[in-house]
Amino acid sequence: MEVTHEDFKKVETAINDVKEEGRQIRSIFEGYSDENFGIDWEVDAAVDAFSIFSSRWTIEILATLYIAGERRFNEMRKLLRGISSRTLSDKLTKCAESGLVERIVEDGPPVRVIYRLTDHGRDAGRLLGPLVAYMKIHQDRVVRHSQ
Amino acid sequence: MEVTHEDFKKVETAINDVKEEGRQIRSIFEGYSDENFGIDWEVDAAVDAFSIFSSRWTIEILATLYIAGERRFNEMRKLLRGISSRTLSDKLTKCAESGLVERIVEDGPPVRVIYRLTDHGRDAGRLLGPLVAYMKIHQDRVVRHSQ
DNA sequence: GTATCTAGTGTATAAATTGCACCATAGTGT
DNA sequence: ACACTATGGTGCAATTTATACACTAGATAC
Repeated sequence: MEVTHEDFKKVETAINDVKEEGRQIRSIFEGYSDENFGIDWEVDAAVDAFSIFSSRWTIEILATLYIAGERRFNEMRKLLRGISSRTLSDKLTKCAESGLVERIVEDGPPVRVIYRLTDHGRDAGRLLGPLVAYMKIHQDRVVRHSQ
Repeated sequence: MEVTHEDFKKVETAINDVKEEGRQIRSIFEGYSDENFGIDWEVDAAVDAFSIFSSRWTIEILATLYIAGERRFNEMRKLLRGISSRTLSDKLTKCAESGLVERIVEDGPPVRVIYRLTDHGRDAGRLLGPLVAYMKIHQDRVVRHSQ
């Protein structure tokens, strides 16, 4: 996808700002490193923080709902090409249990079910956004308009 | 882990700034939505961008090297409590292949191997940092110092 | 000779994921 | 009446991925 010089620059700047915030956060936490809360604790906490994202499809489901807004079951299945309905069903249940996603049933028939990010899920999506943008640029999927 | 009011506020502010950058990036990309680069393309691109992270342990390895700095094989195994040496070996190979991690062999004996983030890996780590911090606060693993 | 340190590999087992058929419910078409 | 559509899933066998744990190699120390 080609974007204007101006927009490319805006995105680049935003990504660089986020890198800087990341650096700052790291530097603050480093100051608390002691015998109780050392590297081991930090790594543990990070692994724990990611435990919900670190199995296949969860992070993709989050990104999909963040990008596409609320969607129904079969719409998601279509967007996430390659996921089986079984896995999608299981993962959505997990996402709902962990408070990232809300499941809204609309009476039918046919009964329709809408999945939507909770505030927590939307926050996570926004925090993930800069990384996605960075990877898109890194993989040349987003390029500066030639000329 | 308890942090001072001041540091807690700094981290909170950084996280909120990142959310705002995420919102801005989203809003820029939304402007390019058309028949060629619609929701489908965006979701595809996001799934693709995450493909390296979306199997177990890859994101944890990245976070570990980001937090702990360069480490040797058995040090990482100790930090990532629960990973098998087989899986760690396979995942490190994948991370190296995808350019996130650098494998540096120091002549022995015994031969020592150091794993270190590449610039690309460090960028990804920094971009991931705010999300990790947000999750740590959300899970009350990082709290404001009482009083 | 035996033990120790390093960074892994081999392999059987367990867990996660997929593919595909299938279910219930109600509406529409012929 | 009968088939076909659409909805959101389940059930289950097969495949892929991860784990546990024994084991390797090369060199030094005891």
